[in-house]
Amino acid sequence: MAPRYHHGDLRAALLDGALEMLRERGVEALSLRELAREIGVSHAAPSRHFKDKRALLDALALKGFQRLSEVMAEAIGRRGAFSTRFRATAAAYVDFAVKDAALLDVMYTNKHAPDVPAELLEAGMRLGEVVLGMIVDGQRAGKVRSGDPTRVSMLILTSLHGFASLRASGMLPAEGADKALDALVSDLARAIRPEA
Amino acid sequence: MAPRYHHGDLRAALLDGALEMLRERGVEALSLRELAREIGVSHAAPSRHFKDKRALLDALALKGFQRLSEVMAEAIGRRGAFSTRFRATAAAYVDFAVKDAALLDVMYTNKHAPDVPAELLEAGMRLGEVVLGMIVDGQRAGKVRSGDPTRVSMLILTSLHGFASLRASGMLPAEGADKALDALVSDLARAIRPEA
DNA sequence: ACATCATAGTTGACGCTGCCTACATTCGAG
DNA sequence: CTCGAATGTAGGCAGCGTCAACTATGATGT
Repeated sequence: MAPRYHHGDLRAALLDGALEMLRERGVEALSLRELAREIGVSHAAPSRHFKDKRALLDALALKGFQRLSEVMAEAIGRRGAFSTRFRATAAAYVDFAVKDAALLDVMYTNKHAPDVPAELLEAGMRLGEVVLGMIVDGQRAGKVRSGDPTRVSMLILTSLHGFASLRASGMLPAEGADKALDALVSDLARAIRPEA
Repeated sequence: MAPRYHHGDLRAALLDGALEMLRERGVEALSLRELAREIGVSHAAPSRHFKDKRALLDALALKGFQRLSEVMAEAIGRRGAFSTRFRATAAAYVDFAVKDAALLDVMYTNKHAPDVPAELLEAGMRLGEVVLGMIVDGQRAGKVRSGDPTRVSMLILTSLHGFASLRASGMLPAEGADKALDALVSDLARAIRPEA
């Protein structure tokens, strides 16, 4: 394919390339210029699509939240026992965190800036809502104790995010991680099940 | 004080200055050259004490883990009811995360590199041991159900870290955060208390 | 079919960064 | 008092993000 003046979809190419660099060498090594070089455009071309490096990272984070929400929603939306779907949802989060550790960082790191784009915050909230939905679902099925579902979901969300985050950071060793997650999930299930 | 050729304790000055910059403008804005400028030393001087920018961040992370471990150990080591000390320990973690959000990031972000210094990993482990100690303590007092304490502490640690991390990232709004933490702590206490 | 014009790309420059090498000063041990 | 190690300085290098000025492309309205 002869190099054309107009790339066609540079924006998408940038996002794809950036994600790959993120995966392979971490956020520190992500350079707009190198990215442009690899795609085969000039070093200033990216600025037409992302005014800033930060803007690119934000877009990446947004896509990350969307993908994570999707896989978790898919897991909880399957058919089967609540406990099975619960476990699958937790595994989906942890999977994401391990495979895209650097992206997870970007998703949660960009936040404490004063100028966080609203869509990013919303995307994060929507992730919370997926977990909340799971709890409401479990309550309807009688598998989760009744009461304020947002409060119950807080317990689940924090623990899930904490496990995923610790796992992503290398704090929790890979070996035995599966068993540890199983144990955690069953402890959580126990913690939120209805009173006998 | 006249500027001397030898600073006296440049290493400590660098760590202090870096922490301040981290607090005020985040890790992205931390520059070795600016740091040196502020301290009043040449731009290459820091390299005598930290071979790398990464080395400086690692040292900062190490100090962070130590301080965090200390404040949490202090909180759980107080006298009083287990539930009170438990709550105080959780609050200590969250407090640290909110006040030093950027540092928390550095502590947990530097980890997925292949060349993480062993001391850093150890420091992280020691933090886990503080929580573990709390659980063992609670078990002895009959406030925590018996069984593998590391498993119980996993539930606490993940949830605490998750809450702190979400709080630091701005994902959990500041308003109502105290009540949310109270609710979480009491849910956790309920989850790990002995069977009736 | 063609002028027009916003869109999407290029080139070149600026200041900043981390890092390296070579050199200078100071301190402390013998 | 001397001499080596520790600590600091000076200068240079390549890479970075960003900006301004310029250029090619392709869609649109007549």
